[in-house]
Amino acid sequence: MRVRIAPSPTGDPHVGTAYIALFNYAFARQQGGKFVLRIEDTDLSRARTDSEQLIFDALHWIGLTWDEGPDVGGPHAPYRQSERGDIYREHARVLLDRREAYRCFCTEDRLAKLRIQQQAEKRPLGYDRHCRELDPAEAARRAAAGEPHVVRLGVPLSGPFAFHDLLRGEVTRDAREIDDQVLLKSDGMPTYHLANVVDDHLMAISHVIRAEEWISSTQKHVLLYRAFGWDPPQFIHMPLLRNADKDKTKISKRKQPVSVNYYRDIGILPEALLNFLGTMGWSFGGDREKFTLAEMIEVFSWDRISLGGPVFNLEKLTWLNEKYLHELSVDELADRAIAWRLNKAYLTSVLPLVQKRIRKLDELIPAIEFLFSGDLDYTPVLGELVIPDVAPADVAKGLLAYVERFEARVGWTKQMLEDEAAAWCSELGWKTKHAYMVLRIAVTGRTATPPLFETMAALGKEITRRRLRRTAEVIGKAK
RNA sequence: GGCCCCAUAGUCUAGCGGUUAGGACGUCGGCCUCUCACGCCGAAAACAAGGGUUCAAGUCCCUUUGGGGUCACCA
Repeated sequence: MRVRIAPSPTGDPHVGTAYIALFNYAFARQQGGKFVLRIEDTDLSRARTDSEQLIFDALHWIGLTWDEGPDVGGPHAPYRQSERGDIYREHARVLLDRREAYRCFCTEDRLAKLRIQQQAEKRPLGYDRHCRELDPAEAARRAAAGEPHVVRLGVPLSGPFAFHDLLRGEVTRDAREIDDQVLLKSDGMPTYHLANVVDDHLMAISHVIRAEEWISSTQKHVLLYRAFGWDPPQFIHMPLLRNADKDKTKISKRKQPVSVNYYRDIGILPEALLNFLGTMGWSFGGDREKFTLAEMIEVFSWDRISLGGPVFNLEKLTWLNEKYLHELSVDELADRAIAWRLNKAYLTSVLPLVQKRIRKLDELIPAIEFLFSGDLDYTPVLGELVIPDVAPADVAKGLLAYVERFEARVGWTKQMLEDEAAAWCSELGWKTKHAYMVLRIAVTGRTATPPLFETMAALGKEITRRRLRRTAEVIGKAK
């Protein structure tokens, strides 16, 4: 029995990744199987090198370990899809030879126009199989001549296709709703669908435990297994974590913090986060809500899953965290606090910001208090959160625009933050004097602070993002 | 919009044909107490609607409604 978690290294380590990893891990450990970590970095334009390490660290932080993976190796290495390009190309070739797949020379432009036309005519969206009947020999010739193309799966034209989900039973889609999925992109890299199926088979994955959002592509995957002549694994689609506000859409950073590091930075204990994720869609049994990973593994079973999408509720996480915190010995609590931020390394990084601003040591803690606080209270400074001649709603929007800016950048440095802020200001036509004050208040809750960008750097991306978003909300509501 | 998944309090959930529908977070009261917090006690709060099946339905079936996901050379 083998399972895997297959995150894509495109940003911050996501709680959804931790969530799915937990269930894969618990199941594997209980069954005495193997838990594999595979990095799905086939999108060269989006994959980020720093993100992979962040994922390793986040998973380790909450207490999960894997038996095979890019960092620890294993019998099915490499575990990084970007290093397996030849494997996918070989497999695409097999499908081409079997006429299960075909080369497609349609341009992005034609595809875009097709989509617009389909939308206008209210027809179902999807590839129109324009290249499907091209003569394979001719297509091979064009490809050999260097003409850009992709490889598509030749989906059978008729018949219902079903797969069996352990939690949901048969899930069926009709052939006409499934278009000819791209398997190999024009850059020679596979799409998720190809890489995923090939790797799961080659890595002998027996149970694919992933989020519900994959249900509608699973029939395509089953078709792929069939085209290769392979047996598909058991599929288990977990419910999606949801945002806490009204809409209950799948959890997203636009709505609430999704980075594991955010929860770490606000002082959530890893065992509490893990425990909390274990109560999302799964119940321990009895009235137990607080349990360890080991206990969860012991009693784990799929029939205790409930399929309604659970809302990730920070209040309840905090309550659970409180339980863990209170049970610590004072000695352990001290260690946890030190591991968090009360350590020399962190102090050394922030002390230069305030050294010249204090006269006695008793002024130190008050001067840097906002570096150790959670959400700030903006009520006393509400009147300062303004930019002359700019509507509050636009100030709020502007704040979010700044977030988008640093979101798009790799790394987290004073220089980057300052560069982006400057560009942001000139784009909006705001005076830095006013705009930076709003940023300052958002990030610190006060008007007199250490230098803004150093402060943001010290605060960290997760908390900075959170505070800017909250300020935007506060401004939006205030008017 | 097409297709798919889902549906017990505001939120997380128990329930797997017969229960006064249980627990937890949050909320509100009270007790404890030098304050606050913890802790303890208590309260309000749910089976989306309508049809079936059955002696009996939150539990099974259908329809409706509602929510979500997905429709990329992203995963």
